[in-house]
Amino acid sequence: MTADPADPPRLPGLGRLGPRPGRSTRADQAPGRAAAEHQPVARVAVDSPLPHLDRPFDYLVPAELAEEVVPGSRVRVRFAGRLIDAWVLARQAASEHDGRLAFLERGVGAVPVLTPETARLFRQVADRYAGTFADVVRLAVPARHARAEAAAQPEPAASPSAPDPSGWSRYRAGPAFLSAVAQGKPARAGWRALPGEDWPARLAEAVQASLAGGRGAIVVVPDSRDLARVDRALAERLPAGSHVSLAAELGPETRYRRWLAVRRGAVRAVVGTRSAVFAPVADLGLVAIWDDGDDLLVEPRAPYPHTRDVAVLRSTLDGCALLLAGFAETAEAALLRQLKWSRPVVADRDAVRVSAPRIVAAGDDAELARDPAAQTARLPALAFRAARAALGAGQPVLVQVPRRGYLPTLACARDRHPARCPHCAGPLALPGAAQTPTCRWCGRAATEWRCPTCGGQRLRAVVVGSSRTAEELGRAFPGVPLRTSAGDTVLAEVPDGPAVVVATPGAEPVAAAGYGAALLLDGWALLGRPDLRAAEETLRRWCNAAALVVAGGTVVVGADPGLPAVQALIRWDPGGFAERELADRDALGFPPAGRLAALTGSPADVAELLAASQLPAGAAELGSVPVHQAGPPSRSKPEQTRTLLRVPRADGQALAEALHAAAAIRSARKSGGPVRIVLDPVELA
DNA sequence: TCAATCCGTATC
DNA sequence: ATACGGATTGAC
Repeated sequence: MTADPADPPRLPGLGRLGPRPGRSTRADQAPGRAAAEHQPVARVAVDSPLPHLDRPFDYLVPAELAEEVVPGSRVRVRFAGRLIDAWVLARQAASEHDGRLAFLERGVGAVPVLTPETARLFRQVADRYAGTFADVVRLAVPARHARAEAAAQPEPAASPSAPDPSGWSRYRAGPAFLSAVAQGKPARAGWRALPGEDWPARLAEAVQASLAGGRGAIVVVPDSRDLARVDRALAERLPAGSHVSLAAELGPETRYRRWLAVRRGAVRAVVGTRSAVFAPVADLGLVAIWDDGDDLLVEPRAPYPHTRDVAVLRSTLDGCALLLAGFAETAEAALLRQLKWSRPVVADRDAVRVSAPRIVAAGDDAELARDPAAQTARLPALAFRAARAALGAGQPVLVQVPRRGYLPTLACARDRHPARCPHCAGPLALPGAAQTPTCRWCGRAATEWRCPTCGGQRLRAVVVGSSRTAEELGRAFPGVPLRTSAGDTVLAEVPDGPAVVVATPGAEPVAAAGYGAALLLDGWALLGRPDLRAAEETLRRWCNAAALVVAGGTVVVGADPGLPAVQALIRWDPGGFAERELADRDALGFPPAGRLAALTGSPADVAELLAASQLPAGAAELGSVPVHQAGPPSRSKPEQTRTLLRVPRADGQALAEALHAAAAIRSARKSGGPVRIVLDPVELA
């Protein structure tokens, strides 16, 4: 039982193998056990959520597993006395570890689930989000299903022909991007789709280009309705069996079977929801994200990575093309564009003018329609007229209403601008019973608040709730079919013909021939949400709804036409708005211009984590606030606080490293309770 | 001086 | 969790 003498340079772990007096371990109990002749050491990552165990461990590969245990395979190892899962990162001739090595217990399944590319990606995602490798693997690799693994393997599909680039010719740099992808070049683009664009078709063409160039492709969309549309567009263009759709709701067996087909290289094109960005596509040539501002692209499980960030990392690591697409643009996409890291694929003003609906603002209560029916429905006169005209022309009308249940916060009583903290720009709210307005981010009391826009000093509570809207509209337009798409009854499509379609943002059905008009109600409430991204998010929702309206149709937005988001919608200039948004965030040092970390836990635990952290010099602690927990107040729930840390962009990696290291110290000491660490949280309410 | 026991910490 | 090493205790 010795190492191959040809193996350089030494094998310290083997030196002390064999029976030792007075000890009895598993390895000793199998004295006949021999290590693999070549590369007898397997470097593994163990499947443990503990941050201090988030590093490689070395094991000996038993001779009988020499072929089965390869880089990327799942194995079972005895770790601290227990059998746990692990992933093989590498096979090596020797180990750096100067203690005794244990043998791997067994292999799990025949398929190496990690590729060199995805293993590297998972490590980088973990590092960026102060999380562990194991947590990322659990997000990225579906649970193993033995039956799916045993099933017959599909034949690799034929390569498709090159796409017709004419759909992209309306966009400057569009055809150039497509041909770069077809040549396998790592082009990176931000695509702002024109209103009315058949974007699933365009994305399918981009996939087709990558496949025609001999490389694979991934398209990530926010939800299953979008998934179905892209799936259909791909099916129309690609040879049968050359793409799969991946989504969590498929069920474990189907999901794993499709994922395996991708892993084996039998399928090279993937469309899916957020975790599809991790799909092990061989020789990946393109990652495309549709509507990267949608918060469904934020993973809700630790370490909470954003699909866009993962895609950006993948583009860099795998040298593949990247397409960030949407009707609107995020500040993050604008930053990549401003850094010249990505190039804009946009239409010129003439094309926008031709395809955009007419957009008008009706932000004033005084403009409410005189028709009493319209008044109960809170419809401005403009909106009422636009809807009447569309219905009269036999077209459906889309009515977008905010979801119920936004937290009541504070706004200027005069001009309704959200009240923000003079110190950190966080939202002001009344904690509990009416007291002094207090910042929900930094906790400072705003005693001398004054509206920066109009100088007003009085505040009012902003409360939103619009489930009555459909009912009220029904009365405003008697005899017209009324459909609602919200919550758990989301419609994918509505037929042509007059109808009033009430939908919450993100649930707007597509109309076969387009809507004749759209009414975007309660816009001031959307804009008044207590969130850093409220304006950007509002514009995104408006653009997504307005894009469903026919060219020449009318969109009425119920908000103050003086607001920048409203102006951007009227001019259909989401790019300009995103740049402005980015400049604002730059001034505040918030993401994406700076980086934030939110630490949530008991006050003692958060304090302990902070004490153990060697934060970068530029780090600022913005303060701590109590976290309002969902559900009825209960004495059994421990008190929770959230502390925000802010660093300049360049210190982002150092911040994540410091927090991960501090979490490792705490978990090794087994001290205290959990602290949730979220980097660049999207919701900052 | 040695064995039994306790405690902190690493886990290959 | 468990297993190990080092420190501590207590009996000879």
